[in-house]
Amino acid sequence: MDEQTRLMHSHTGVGMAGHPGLPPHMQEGNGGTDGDGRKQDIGDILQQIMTITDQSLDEAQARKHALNCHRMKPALFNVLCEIKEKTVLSIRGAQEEEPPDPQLMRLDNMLLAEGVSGPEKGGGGGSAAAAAAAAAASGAGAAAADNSTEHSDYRAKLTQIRQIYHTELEKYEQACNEFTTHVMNLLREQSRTRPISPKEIERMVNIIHRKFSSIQMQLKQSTCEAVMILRSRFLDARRKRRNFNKQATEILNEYFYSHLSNPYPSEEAKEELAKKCAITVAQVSNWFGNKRIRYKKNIGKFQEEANMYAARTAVNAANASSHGSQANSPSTPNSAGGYPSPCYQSDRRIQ
DNA sequence: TCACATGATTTAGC
DNA sequence: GCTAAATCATGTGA
Repeated sequence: MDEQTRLMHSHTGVGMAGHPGLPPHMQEGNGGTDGDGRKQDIGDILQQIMTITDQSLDEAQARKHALNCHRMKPALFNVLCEIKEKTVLSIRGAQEEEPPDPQLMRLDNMLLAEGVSGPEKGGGGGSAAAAAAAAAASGAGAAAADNSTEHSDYRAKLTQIRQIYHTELEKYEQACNEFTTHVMNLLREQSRTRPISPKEIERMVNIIHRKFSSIQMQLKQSTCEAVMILRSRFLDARRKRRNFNKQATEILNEYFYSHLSNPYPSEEAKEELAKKCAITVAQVSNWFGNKRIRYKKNIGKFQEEANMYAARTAVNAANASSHGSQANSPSTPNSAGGYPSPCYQSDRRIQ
């Protein structure tokens, strides 16, 4: 039996001899043989380890030093190594790399897209998505000023969210690093009295990081929710719908009813109408799209409106001819007197 | 509060 | 890319 095995047996034999709960005769060496002496030594060391945390810091430091210098320390260390070897075998394989969490990836992507995480973008922290939404929502001339005010509000709130997110993230990272360093120091300290491999320290660090990343995920989730609420509050174009002013509606209707045979304004006409109505070309297109479909669905309902605009167009035309000019209008009346027309004569007409 | 009006969005076809 | 058609969501007036 070699020294290590003997020690192992000694350890198992008196394994709990150093336990405070054991009878005194097991803890006191009864002298005589060399083996009994060693039993007592190991029992002493174990006893000291078991009670070390009950002592004051100075006392504990002194004890620790005494333990480290104890003549039996290398032998005990070997025994612990052997036990450790067996234990490690049973837990090996439980530390494979985990694939990245898909939910975390989604949250990261969203925060990046919204400009909350990642490098701060120009224009006060606004995101590409926000810019697109802002561009889509802008345009209604009368509401343009409101839009710019509200978008700056949006950017300010997004910046606020971004700042809170980064502050919290920094706090978590700092706490994580502090805790990791603390645990690593403890483990390194303990590695003087019990066998701890660098791999085990690394594993422990990974466990700590996983715990902290689950906390971080909650932070990311909350941030995403806040951004979604902000977006729907400020940038959902439908929420921003404002009826066009009366003048704009009249200009559009005038064009529509005077082009009833072909109510499809060209790009130039759309631009001119947009300019006149102080709205965007896209809004002009929307308006004509809606108007065509609604007119077609219910011609009867629009009859009166059509007559009114026909009369107005006729008056305008008469005035224009009396002044020898018909310019200054995107409209080219083609239905004077022939109102209302439920069908169109062009190739593209409402059936 | 409700029904209707209306501007915007989505989807599908060409 | 433009349009029709359907749909959504908000504005408005009784």
